[in-house]
Amino acid sequence: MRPARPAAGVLHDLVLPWYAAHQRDLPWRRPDRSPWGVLVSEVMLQQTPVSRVLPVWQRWMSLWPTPSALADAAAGEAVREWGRLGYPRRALRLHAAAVAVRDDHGGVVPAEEAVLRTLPGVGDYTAAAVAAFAFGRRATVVDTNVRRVHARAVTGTALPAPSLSRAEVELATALLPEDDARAAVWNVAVMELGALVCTARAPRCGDCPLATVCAWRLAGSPAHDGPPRRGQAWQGTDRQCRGRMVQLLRDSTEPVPGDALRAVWPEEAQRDRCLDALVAEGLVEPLDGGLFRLPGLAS
DNA sequence: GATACGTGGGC
DNA sequence: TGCCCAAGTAT
Repeated sequence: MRPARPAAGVLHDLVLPWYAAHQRDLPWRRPDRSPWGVLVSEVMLQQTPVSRVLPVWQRWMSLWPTPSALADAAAGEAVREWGRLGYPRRALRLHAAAVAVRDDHGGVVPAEEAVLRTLPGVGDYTAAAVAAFAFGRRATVVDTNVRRVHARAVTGTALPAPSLSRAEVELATALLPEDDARAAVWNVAVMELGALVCTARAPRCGDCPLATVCAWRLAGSPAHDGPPRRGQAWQGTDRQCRGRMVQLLRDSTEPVPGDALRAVWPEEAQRDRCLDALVAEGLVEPLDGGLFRLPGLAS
């Protein structure tokens, strides 16, 4: 027979003390961090490991300690300082979000989830995370870590489905402590558990505070049965081509001739299509004389 | 809802 | 050695 799902209170009493003892000391969690710092961290952490975010976040905070400071800089500076974090459009959107905060919200990062959600690059997850972590609000934060912990501990499956379901959001909401401050800690605690212990590849169940109540463990840790997860192709893709072009511009102080930009990719049609797309998206700015640069930089 | 979107490290 | 994965968003 199937093991009973652990009650919310039981999960709270196991996970919250674990988090108090094992949480990482991350700069965007310190008492002196600002809501802006939290927002920047959340966008940087989208699909990106903590270890790679740390130095870039520190640099951004020193350059642009407030939304207005970033808004007053060129978008291309944001892309340049993004470095090799990946998905550089996030830098562009963070810059656009800073402009929106400066122009529409008095330079103050909004605390309401619904308002945060209107900022460029801020989706359901990031809006909830900023409301919870920067402002202590009782928000339902569902990221890939939370989904995996819930899938195992509560639902009893090895991995969550490819896409977020309504049932998962309802489960996460049902598990949220009533108290605002406690709810905010619960959110980050479950994420931390997923990041450090209940990992995707090789979960460290021996160190898990939920091992005795985990539905997946109690069912014998059955293997993932759903469709195999599709890896992302890389060699020869537009993404690889775009990555090379943006990297060249990022590493160049001066505007780059179109010939030099096109030289990073052998196939004409694909290369031209990628460059056009980068320009259309605002990641690359065309200048007179067949030159290109990151957007908005003085030259 | 499926797909595009970067990058590098770990197993 | 590759394959898988990392605090998602926008279209």
